[in-house]
Amino acid sequence: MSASLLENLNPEQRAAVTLPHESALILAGAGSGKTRVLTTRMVWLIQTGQVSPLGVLAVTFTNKAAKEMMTRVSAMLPINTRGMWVGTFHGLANRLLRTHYREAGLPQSFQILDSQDQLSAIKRLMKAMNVDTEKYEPKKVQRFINGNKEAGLRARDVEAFDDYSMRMTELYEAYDAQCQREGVADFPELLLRAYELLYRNEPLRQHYQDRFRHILIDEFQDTNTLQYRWLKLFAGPRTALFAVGDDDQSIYAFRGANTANMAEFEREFAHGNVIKLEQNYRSHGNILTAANTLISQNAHRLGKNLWTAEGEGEPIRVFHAYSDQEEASFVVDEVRALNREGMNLSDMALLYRSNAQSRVLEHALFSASVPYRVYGGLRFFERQEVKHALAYLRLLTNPEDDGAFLRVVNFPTRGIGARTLGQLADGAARAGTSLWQAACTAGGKVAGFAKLIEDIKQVTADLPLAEAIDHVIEASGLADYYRADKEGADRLENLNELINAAALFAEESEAATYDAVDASAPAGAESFRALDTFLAHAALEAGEHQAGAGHDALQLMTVHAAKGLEFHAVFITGLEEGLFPHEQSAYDSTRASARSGSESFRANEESGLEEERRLMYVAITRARRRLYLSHAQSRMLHGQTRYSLPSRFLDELPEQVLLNLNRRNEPAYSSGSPKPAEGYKGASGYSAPAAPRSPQTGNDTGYKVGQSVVHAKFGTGIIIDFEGRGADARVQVKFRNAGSKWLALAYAKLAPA
DNA sequence: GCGTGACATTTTTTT
DNA sequence: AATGTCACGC
Repeated sequence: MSASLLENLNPEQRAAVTLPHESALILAGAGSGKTRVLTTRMVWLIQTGQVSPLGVLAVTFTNKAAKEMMTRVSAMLPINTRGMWVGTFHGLANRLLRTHYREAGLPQSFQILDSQDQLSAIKRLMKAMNVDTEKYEPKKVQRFINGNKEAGLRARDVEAFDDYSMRMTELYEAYDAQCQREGVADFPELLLRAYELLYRNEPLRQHYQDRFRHILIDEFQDTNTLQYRWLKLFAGPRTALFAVGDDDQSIYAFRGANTANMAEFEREFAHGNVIKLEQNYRSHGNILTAANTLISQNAHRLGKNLWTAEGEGEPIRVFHAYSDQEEASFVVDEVRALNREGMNLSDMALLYRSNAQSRVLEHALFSASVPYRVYGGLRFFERQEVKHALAYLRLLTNPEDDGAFLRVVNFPTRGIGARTLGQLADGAARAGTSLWQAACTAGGKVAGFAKLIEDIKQVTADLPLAEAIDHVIEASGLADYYRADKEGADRLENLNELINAAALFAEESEAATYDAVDASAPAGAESFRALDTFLAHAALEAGEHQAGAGHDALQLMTVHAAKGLEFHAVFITGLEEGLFPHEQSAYDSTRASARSGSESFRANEESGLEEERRLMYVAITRARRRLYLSHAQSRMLHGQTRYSLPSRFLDELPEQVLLNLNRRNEPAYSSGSPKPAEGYKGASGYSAPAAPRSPQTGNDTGYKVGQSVVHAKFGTGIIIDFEGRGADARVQVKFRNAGSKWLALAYAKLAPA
């Protein structure tokens, strides 16, 4: 049995899969079969009888990855995999907290706040506390709270050293108290609570530590401090941790991922038990060479070099555009050409650094009638109409939830305005009760609302989930509201979709109910209630972007969203200084512990740039056969034209693998000649317009906006503004390494680049 | 209580 | 360009 399981693995993969019962770190490069190794090891462990399915804990970051893992394992293992603990950190934490809600100090039907909910809860709190939101921005408060929770720190553990951080800490404390009162938990709270639960409760900890003999972690480089501690707590003396990750693909430091965890893990657990998976099965040679060369310029790496048995393949095509529009039309031409030659649109991806860049591309694609699909953006369960419906449901199951109350008390409008609510809030605060309780004793329109909710509660008590939700949507007036709105058709449809989702969910969990009541859990576990489970599901799995799947369409997404995916052809667009690497990435990367010493500032800047470089590395390694890199000299951003220099990352690639599409008649290679491209040819006839179109008009100096220049002292830069004439003429130049400067042409030593 | 217009704001994102 | 927030007036 297990022989065939291991048959198609290379020696390193096989070694990783069949490691003995010890902790190990698997450094798995892009396209090296990471998920395969992880799932095969799970199957191998179970199949060889080393562990029962219940003794395995497998953790991922996304629901998608968790599902993928389950699918693969089920395909290889004929047994029931239901009782296995495979899921996201948050999903598993939620499962733990629902099972042991009493020990965790939570109400049975505690609700989960998503980031939006959390932010409004913070705003509400700050309003009640009369905090100046100019000085303490709610978003920063949110980052402060989450940053600390992710570092495992409660408010009392935070070291506040000045007025500002002391105030922030007070807010943190008050916010947690508010959440506790209302029976809600934000995302990091799930992790921290679960952590504290096991930390403080020894019998429980013993139970889980005994149970989980093998813990497998995917994308280990993305773990934050709390998640790492969480894993350490779950791992008993007899538990083996199997961590798979790639430090070069760590692109989430900006939201708390701690890159040092990998090195730490190696020291604490793996003890030199490290296996590197360096053979790449995805990309052709030139693409890998580019990726390797680029990433080698990062200073702090664990070290790893990908190689492939495939040939070099095609050169990497570089296109220089004068404007974002020209870049877009270049992409459209190439995409259509490849498509004509037989490549599916869904095998091609358009990548960009930030979502705002998709606009121009979408416009060009739309005009050319190229079907496309944009990933990212608003998720299903985050749409306002869906959130309204969910808030009604939350209020039904957990009346203490003031956030839910406020969301729906006057939506659709019932004539309950700010004034009334202010009085209600005062009353509630005085009596020390929730808004709902205060509403129950109120008169007037508020009483009407209370009656409405009570009625809904009565009717839905014995209804199946989907019917209950249907009733809520009708009785609350949401349906009528959107029916009356001439632009409400989509929203109505989404509400219908919510009912469908609930029906589907009920169906699926019916099958799983038997397993959900965890037979091996210690006493105290209770079966979950359908509505609560559905609401948790809605919060934890915000839902894949609806519709559009199934058709052959070009894939548009940010580089972040592309992680873990692969395509035949990849276009990386907007390779400009300031955009990619993003200008804001160098600063502000540490939030909770912001110090101002110049040394750590420098370090931040450096690590910011390194993360951008890793991002570029991820982008490049998405491509199997063909890779396009493009940049535009001018770009509309936030309604203004910006001029930028080509990204430094372009300079960091080895010239011999690049093919410059703008100068196709000149030798594109400094040495050697490219192998003739195999397979797809693309829009080989493409050539750039003859002359740059500059929006700026005549001056007598020979310089114009958008032009690249070289300064004796400041280096290369691009002219972004111009004023004066003749001897008074001055230009503003944005230098790559020296910021922006106004220079008088009469004096400055400028030369065209 | 509710609609309107001025005003700012704008990386990346999962849970 | 587009979207959300907020103060203001009806």
